[in-house]
Amino acid sequence: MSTNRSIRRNSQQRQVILEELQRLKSHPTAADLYEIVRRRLPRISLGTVYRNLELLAEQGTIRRLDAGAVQARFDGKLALHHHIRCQSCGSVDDIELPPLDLSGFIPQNTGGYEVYGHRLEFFGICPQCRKS
Amino acid sequence: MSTNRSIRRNSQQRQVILEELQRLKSHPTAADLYEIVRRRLPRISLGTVYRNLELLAEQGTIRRLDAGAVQARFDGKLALHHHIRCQSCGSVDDIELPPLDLSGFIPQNTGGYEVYGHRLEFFGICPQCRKS
DNA sequence: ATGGCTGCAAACAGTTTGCATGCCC
DNA sequence: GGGCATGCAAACTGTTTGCAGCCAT
Repeated sequence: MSTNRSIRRNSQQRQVILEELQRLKSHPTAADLYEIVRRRLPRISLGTVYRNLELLAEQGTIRRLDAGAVQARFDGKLALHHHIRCQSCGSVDDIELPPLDLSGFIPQNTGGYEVYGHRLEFFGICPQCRKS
Repeated sequence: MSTNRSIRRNSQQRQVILEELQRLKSHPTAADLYEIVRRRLPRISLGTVYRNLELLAEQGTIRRLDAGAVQARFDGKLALHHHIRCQSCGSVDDIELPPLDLSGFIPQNTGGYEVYGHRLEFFGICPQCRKS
């Protein structure tokens, strides 16, 4: 969430990490990517992969999925409702939506998946964090 | 993901955890709930909270948010698209959707949040896991 | 030459698990 | 009384970070 204002250098490592991620059609974890990048840069460290993924996501060059889901959260309310997550502090609240029927949007090509359901989640900045 | 087939007992701890979670309108982490439950059961352990939340979610009594998001995953493709996650192995793939305009579904009551966007994610079982 | 970046390893945070004991059925 | 569940602590997994040296600018 912190913005790095320093001037960026174009390191070998960062370039290769980005190249390999963009080449893939999958959505690798940092460890996956580490193994792949290691074939080209055998001395790279996992820490460097993490640092660069963080940096690239921050500047918008790549996307991090599951953003902000550092800890598991639990909901005692089973009735259908949606959530909004604060990108700054990670808190989660219920959100009111107009009646929303996504059943017409069942995916056409599931890539062989058996689809059980979906989750629609919003993200933004919560009242507390907006103040600062 | 494993299914526990043994007969369930109705422990004090499990009851209190469920009661407190259902009473809350928020979406606490395991640690949050541990602190709350501890006020009624001072000798409860964090491990017990985790075990029971897992168990309650498995039997469908509560919901776990961010299910299966154990590791961060990264995407080199910035163009708008949606994902499907395998509930069994955690893998993530792109999914094809018909044109989907959610702009009409901007939340009415955001609870003071400044809304930046949303994420629509599907979940199911991937081809590999379906075989087993 | 400067200072951002790296490799390495230790530290951290969240979660899981092994074990002896406790307690619900 | 039997065996699921607990408390405790250690182990694990994923991620972050401090540091000394390296390398792009």
